[in-house]
Amino acid sequence: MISSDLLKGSLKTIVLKLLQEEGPMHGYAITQRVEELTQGKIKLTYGALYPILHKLENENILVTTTEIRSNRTRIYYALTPKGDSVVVEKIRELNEFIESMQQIVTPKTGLSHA
Amino acid sequence: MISSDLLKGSLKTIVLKLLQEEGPMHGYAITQRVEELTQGKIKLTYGALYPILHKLENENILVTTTEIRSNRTRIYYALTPKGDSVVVEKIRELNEFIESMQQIVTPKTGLSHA
DNA sequence: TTATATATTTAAGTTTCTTATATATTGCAA
DNA sequence: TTGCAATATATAAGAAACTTAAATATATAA
Repeated sequence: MISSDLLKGSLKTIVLKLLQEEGPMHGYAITQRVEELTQGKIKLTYGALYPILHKLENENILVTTTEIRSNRTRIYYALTPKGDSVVVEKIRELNEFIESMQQIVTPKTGLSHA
Repeated sequence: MISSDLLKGSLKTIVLKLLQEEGPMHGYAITQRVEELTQGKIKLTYGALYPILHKLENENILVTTTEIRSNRTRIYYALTPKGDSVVVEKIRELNEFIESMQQIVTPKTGLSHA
């Protein structure tokens, strides 16, 4: 399990990318899939996930469709066109961030320390 | 400039790794060096940096030595033995985090979507 | 019938960071 | 010689993001 400190700020990116990759999903399935993809290293808590989903819906980045399957409600979240472009931007930022972190963690010998 | 959201939780790791790589530094120099290493993409604010340094000192992860150079005070921060092992752990966590994020961002075709 | 898994919600609290402000010296340019 | 940029540190107030905890309800396997 990864220290939640590092995860702060990246949950939104995780959720959006997952929806881009796998199409509409409901909240519970998102937590399961993230855990599966990361071999249990990243676990989304419901207290974090659902407020994020609600917020993204309010911002017109996600839309919902409700499915009632044998008396159990599932709320599927899908990217809007606006959401599609937000994902692209978020992924660009994430790659830039990872690159920058690696520049600090694995310093290039080429850079002078002067 | 990277969205500060992604940076949340990683500032401590950045500071500690930098001190490991470059030896004792004072706060102002840390901000300059991080900016330099990341081509301006990561900028530490003083409001974030100094409280982190104070906290790490209280936790016995850093020790300070004060230098007065032509009436200007510089407080150098250096890793303690405890700090050395904290850095190792933080870097391990960071690598795990980056790996996990890449698993989401760049899904392996080998993993079933079932 | 009881525990576990599925499925969502939200309030209260903590941590972490941003923004703003304060202080003080040095050095360069106008 | 005045004023601005750079150097150098400190901290309070507030916002944002997350954790923890508690609530609700159904399905299913033991």
